[in-house]
Amino acid sequence: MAGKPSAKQPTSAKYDQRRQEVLRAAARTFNRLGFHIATLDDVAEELGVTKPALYYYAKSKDEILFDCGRMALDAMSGALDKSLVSELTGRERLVRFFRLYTEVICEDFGRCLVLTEPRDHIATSRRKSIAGRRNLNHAVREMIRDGIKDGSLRQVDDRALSIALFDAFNGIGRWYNEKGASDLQSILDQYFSIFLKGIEAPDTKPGSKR
Amino acid sequence: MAGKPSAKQPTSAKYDQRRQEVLRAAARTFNRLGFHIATLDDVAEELGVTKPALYYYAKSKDEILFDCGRMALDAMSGALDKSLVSELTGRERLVRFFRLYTEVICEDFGRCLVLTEPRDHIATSRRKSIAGRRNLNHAVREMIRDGIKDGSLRQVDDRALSIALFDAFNGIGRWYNEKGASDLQSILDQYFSIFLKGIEAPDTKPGSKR
DNA sequence: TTATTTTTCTACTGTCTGGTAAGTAGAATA
DNA sequence: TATTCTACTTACCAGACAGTAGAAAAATAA
Repeated sequence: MAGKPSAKQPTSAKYDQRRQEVLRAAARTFNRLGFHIATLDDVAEELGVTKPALYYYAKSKDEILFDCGRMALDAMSGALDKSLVSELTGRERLVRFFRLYTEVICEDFGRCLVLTEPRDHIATSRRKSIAGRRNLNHAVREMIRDGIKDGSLRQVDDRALSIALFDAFNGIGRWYNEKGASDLQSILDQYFSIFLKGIEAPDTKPGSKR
Repeated sequence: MAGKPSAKQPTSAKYDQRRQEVLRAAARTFNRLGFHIATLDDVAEELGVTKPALYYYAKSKDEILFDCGRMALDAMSGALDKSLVSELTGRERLVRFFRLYTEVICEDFGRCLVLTEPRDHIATSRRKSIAGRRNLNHAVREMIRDGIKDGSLRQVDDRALSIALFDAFNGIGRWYNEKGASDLQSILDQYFSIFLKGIEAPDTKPGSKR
């Protein structure tokens, strides 16, 4: 009977740690191959064990995906907490958040969340995943409205801006490769330059078609 | 022997038209359920036939996905052609392109391309898909460089900007729903306002923390 | 050392799904 | 009317893969 704990049982620290390794191996495999293409044999191989060993730490492929997503959402929540510093302007909070957020989505679990669609999750997992993302979205929209109020941001639609920001920065998680040429911080600098200052030439007079 | 044409045979106009219907039904089904989750039975049901009927018009699920992607890339190429008007500034060309591009990715085939990762395609299809996207990316980067030269855009990194734009506008294809509240044109206006003018308050003096 | 528990393995099953074989109703053609 | 082609259908197969049963190692405790 004492076969599979999976979030019950004494769950020793050692067991929990091993479970983390399982989840991380799964996230990496899902990210490399895609969730639906990756098999649990692939995941097991990544970890150097055989498939049934995984079932000692999780009770289904869906549960594994769910827990990877939960790890990511937790990290994102952490990023949000670190950004909600009342001394900062809305704009500064926004910038700080997306810096931390992008670091999250460039790691195994964050990338896993970004690379899976809500429809890849089973119903209950999907709801939590969507709820988590919506929380972040609302928090960001509030930062934006605060920024408009405190004068650090110009008048913009907070809904459109929030989505545009998330989509643009999520994109980084899809293509960014740590072994690539450019480092993450300079990419972020360029993105913030684009979003904050815009791309239109500043000396362009309204109506001048040149 | 004369069973399955599939890009050979006399291919009457009637056959071609029916094939388009098959592809469109497939694209809609893939978009609704996700490519890997959607079965060919789902596609057949969407069209009101049985699965083997699909094999009269295509020889594999992968081929169907590939042709959906090809339809999308053709439409995107068309959008590019319509944007390369030499009388316009680089900035105007860029805006025009992404207006047309977004319309493409909000339709069945375009959305299908955006919602599938390169890894979902088989090798040969993947190469063409990647090549097609790279062409667009290079064309957009050239527009950006032209815009900088002609003074309609400020100095920005064309590589970063191109990716940020594609990621942000691709995102629209993921969440935009024709039956939703906001219409596409006003969303586009907000996006261009964000990207062109930026979101930083204009009167902010350098260093002023308020 | 022996007993017990934890962790992983070998061998297997059930189901799902892409794809095929073979046949058929109806339209077109001779 | 007889024949052939078009556009499907029903019935099926083979392979892949999530998940399971139970044995076997490892590790830990007694």
